Amino acid sequence: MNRRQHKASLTKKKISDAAIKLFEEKGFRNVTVDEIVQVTGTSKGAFYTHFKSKHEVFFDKFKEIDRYYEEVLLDFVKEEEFSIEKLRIFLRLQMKYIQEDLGWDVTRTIYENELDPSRKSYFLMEDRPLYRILTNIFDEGQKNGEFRNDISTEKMVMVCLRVMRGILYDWSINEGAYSLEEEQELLFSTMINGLEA
Amino acid sequence: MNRRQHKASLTKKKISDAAIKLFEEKGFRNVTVDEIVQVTGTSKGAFYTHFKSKHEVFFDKFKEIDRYYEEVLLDFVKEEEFSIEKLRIFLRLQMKYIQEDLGWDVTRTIYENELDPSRKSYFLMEDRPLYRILTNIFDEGQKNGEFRNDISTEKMVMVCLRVMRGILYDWSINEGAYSLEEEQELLFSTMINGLEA
DNA sequence: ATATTCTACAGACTATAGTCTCTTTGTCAA
DNA sequence: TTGACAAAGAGACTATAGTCTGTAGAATAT
Repeated sequence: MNRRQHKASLTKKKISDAAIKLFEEKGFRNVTVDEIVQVTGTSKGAFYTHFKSKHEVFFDKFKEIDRYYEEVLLDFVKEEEFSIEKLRIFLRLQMKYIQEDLGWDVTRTIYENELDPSRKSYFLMEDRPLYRILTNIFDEGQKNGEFRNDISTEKMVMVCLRVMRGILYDWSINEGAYSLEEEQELLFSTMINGLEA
Repeated sequence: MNRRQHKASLTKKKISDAAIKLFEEKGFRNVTVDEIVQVTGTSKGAFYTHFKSKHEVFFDKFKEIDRYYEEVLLDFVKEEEFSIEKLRIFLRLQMKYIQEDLGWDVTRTIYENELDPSRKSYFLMEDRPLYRILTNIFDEGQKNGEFRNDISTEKMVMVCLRVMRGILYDWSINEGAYSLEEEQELLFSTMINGLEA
């Protein structure tokens, strides 16, 4: 990385840090790009060379989510004997993390971004770690007879993803008004119930 | 209704009709309010006296959805002996209707609107016919022992709504790329499985 | 060392949803 | 009938995300 690239990456980080801080303080919608640009002493040009949109500032946050799933949550899950328990715990911790560390405004913003066809989708990237994690769990659980055998792993992953999206979307439109950690239990246990062998 | 109100309602209808037609032709995001105003020969002032936002033009469409659920779908369901079958058929027909009559762009637009905290939410209106319909089905099914008795009807309705939102959100971000009518089957049957007594 | 090219950035500009103010005209009370 | 009021509408204006164009100076080639 030469001097120029280095300086550029500093600018990107400066913008990103300031933006995320402002979003946390005032909420995503109440922060303007002009404001971000102003407090960082940069410019529209700088902002949009580093980010495709105001939403995209979250992209790093998003990669962070997946890293957290892989590095932290998988550890908690590893020791469990049964795949069903792995799944249950993974989902609970995931919801807890989203509630406590991301918060509903970030979640809402990410969910909103996905609905805009002109913007890059993170949910539809096929190689998301989340998908691998779920695939592994279902695969293993199906092999040792815990999950139904009449449905492919892919389909079970799809079911699981849609249920997750359902509760996270619902939580977002409710502006985080209920405890995700508590409410997830019934929903996911119903789903797991329906997927058990 | 006096002459003035009559004329006003004509204007509203003119705007609404033209807008929906344009949305169908070009997609919601590719139609501007200026364009709607121009083709109807009205003005911004007229538009915004009748609609709180561009999204709100769908409000009527939304009421139409619920009317359809109540008037058409309930008829198909009435004859069924088992509540579980009623639920299954209702959900299938609902998805079929959304796929064929509304389309993913309208669905996406409605789902997007809900994510904006500054706008009126339709999903959170407690007296939506949809909620009554689901409550009735679960209530009846619980009484005759088809559904689990350890969960309240309200909670089962919540589970069902979240699953519905999950698949519709997912279908929206996929830009309607798969058949809702086909894909709903596995998801809802899994859920019903988990709710059966 | 000099010329050339490229890239990060500045900031003016555009597109568009939504607001504000002013005007017109129907309604209603006296 | 007339005067006050209100509501529907016209259209200028604002706020803000995103685009476009030009430039300085760093990298690179000769």
